[in-house]
Amino acid sequence: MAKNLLIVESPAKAKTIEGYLGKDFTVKSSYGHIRDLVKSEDAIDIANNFTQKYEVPADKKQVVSELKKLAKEAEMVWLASDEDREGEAISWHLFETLGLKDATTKRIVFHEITKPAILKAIDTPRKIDYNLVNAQQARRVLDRLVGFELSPVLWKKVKPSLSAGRVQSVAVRLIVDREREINKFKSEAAFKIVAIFGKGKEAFKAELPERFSQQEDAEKFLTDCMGADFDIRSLETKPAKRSPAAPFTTSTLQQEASRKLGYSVARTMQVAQKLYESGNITYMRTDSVNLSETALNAAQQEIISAYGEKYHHHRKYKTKNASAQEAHEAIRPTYFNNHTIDGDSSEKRLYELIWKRAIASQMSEAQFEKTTAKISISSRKEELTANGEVMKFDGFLKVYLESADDDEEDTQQDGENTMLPPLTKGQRLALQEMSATERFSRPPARYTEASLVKKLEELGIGRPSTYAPTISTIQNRGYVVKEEREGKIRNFRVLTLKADAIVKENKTENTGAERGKLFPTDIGAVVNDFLVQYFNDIVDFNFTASVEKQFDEIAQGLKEWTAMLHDFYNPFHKEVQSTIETADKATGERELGVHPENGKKISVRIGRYGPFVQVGDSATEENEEKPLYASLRNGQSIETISIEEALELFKLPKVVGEYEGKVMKVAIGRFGPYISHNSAFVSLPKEIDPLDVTEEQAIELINAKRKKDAEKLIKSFDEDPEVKVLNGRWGPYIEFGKLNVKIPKDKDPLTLTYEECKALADAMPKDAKKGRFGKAASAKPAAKAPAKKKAAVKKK
DNA sequence: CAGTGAGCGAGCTTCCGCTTGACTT
Repeated sequence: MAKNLLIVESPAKAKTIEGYLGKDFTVKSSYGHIRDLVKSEDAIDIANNFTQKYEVPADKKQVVSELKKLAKEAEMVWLASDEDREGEAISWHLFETLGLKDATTKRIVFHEITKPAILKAIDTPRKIDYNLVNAQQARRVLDRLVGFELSPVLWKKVKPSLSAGRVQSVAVRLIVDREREINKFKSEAAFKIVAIFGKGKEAFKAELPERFSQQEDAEKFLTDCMGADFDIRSLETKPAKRSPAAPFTTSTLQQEASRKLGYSVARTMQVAQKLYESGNITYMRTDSVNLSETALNAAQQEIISAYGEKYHHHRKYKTKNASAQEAHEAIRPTYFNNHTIDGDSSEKRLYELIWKRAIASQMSEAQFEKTTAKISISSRKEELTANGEVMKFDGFLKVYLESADDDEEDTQQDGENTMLPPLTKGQRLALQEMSATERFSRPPARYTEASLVKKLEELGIGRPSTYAPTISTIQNRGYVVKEEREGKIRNFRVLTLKADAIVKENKTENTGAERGKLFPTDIGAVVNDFLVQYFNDIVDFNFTASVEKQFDEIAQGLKEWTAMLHDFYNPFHKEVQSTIETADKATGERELGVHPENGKKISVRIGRYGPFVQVGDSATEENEEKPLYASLRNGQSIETISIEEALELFKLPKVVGEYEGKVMKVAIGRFGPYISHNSAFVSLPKEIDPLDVTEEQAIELINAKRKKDAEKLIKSFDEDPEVKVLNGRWGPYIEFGKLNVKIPKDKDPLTLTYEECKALADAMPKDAKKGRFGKAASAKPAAKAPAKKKAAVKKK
């Protein structure tokens, strides 16, 4: 029996540490927090100084009972959870829950998993820091109060099951605000002048720093340049250098993996988790850019042996992030001499990225020589500028170049990383060609998952462990969608001066196409506006920063945590109550105008089934005539839809023809356009416009769907045509009307009888939700509930 | 899923931060 029990948060960490400490230590993991506030209303006793009621969640019971047993047998228990607010609280919860004794418990901390760091920590134990624990409690309680008081307001005033919180609501706000900036943005056109001098390999580009907003001015410029003399008026060469970026934190890893590998933040974290568990990288949820001494030495050795002494440069990075808690190292390879690892291709690619970034961070800077030539024009007072860059020493660029968000590519592309031919001052240049191209100013870029994480981190909102879940939450709630959207064709003008003649052309480009960007939904916008109107303090971008400051004061013992909560809660709760009493239901209603033919009012708003258009006033006692309704389509928004687009929607559903004696209709459902025929449904491929589906096309699609379904079919039964055995993505299953039942591994799908299928279906838990109106829906409970489940999973 | 947009109205939803597996139609 080991004399010492040491508890850390992560099992992978436990394994490593156990190796360092030998027989006297048993090292176990708590798997993060072991207790949480109960889910019920009485979790926090506000009247009694915010006393909390904690419980061990079901999935942690086993961990806790094992730790309890080991703690009893050990002579000394070492609480080694992370050194930050949450880690301190974990230690405290362990102390309380395991029933530990002061005399036989020690609290230790380390920031890196290396043998010397652990041994040093064991030599310098301390007690649990209750100030830090209190700061965590304040954080936890505040988040619960905000989330569990605000969400129900939304259920009443907007829609059931919605949510609001300190972190997610700001994330949604960022996206809604950005979308409105983009909608508001007025693009301005201006002509950009580019000249090409010289021929063949000696050719180079020069630009006019100014742009012309009028075509006449641009044309005049080109005309003036016809036959003019171009001389190099000045030539300046300056050394320049570039330094490597710091090694990865969670947030920068997510950004780079998104830009370079196209991973979603969730994917990045899944792959990183695997790399961590297989011992290839250090911990992946960190806000620190720090590397341990051991790591710095290993990196140095690797760089010198692989690239030579002059490529190494010892660097220490400091976090720029005020809210960083730095309980871990930066993300780095465990062994720098492993340039690659075993694993699937996504693991290999992410590892390579991490390895390069960490190695590069300890390498010399890259050196350049930047040349700027100013070119005078005999007929004009403006000057053209040509930029060239020559790399003198590659340094860290030998292994790694950080990429940038695609914000400002337009202006940067030309002149970057280009070489100029040998030039001398006063040299006369031969103009090849000069063009004036109409360019448009660009609206701010929409957020990607990763750039949203970056922004949240800058605002100090959220933590490395919550970035990915937050992004998922706002999508699961339907506040935000990650989508591909088609761009629009735009015309632009190009004037080209060549061989003393000016050619005018009209060209087209595709603009505004987006892939994998975050768009607010109407419900997201309505919820956001509601929160901004009634709870501006909470969704303020500085709210987290200001409460964080107070948590820090609590952690330093300068402030009493319950006093802080009282100060926050009293006015907040009053606001909640008055909002419940006075606020109207939020529907985002907007009047578009009147119908051009019948003069009826056209308005849009969100309803139970999402955003829709209404034509005509709602029916009342005087007004018997019912209004017409139509749902908005994907990508349309009540904020931006026009009358024309709204009226288009009433052209569907539409009968497109007949097949086998039954009509075929095209309509738009929750998952997009579809054809219905004889109670069967076929989704319409994206490239077909639902408004002009032909009878032939429809028949073809119905037959294609039938063929595909037939391929999936393993067997059917005479007893009930509704029951089928099918081959699904995860193996065979039984379709029982609308209920899907997995076939257990011990049953052969080919020999299943009808009775066996029925028995399997009956064995399905019937706990699923009842219909909305009890009685009416209870006629077919099995059909409704799983159908809903299916939809929820698909959305993921 | 699927042409609705109300309303009888039980009992449910929900937060943020620590951690991994279990599970997926």
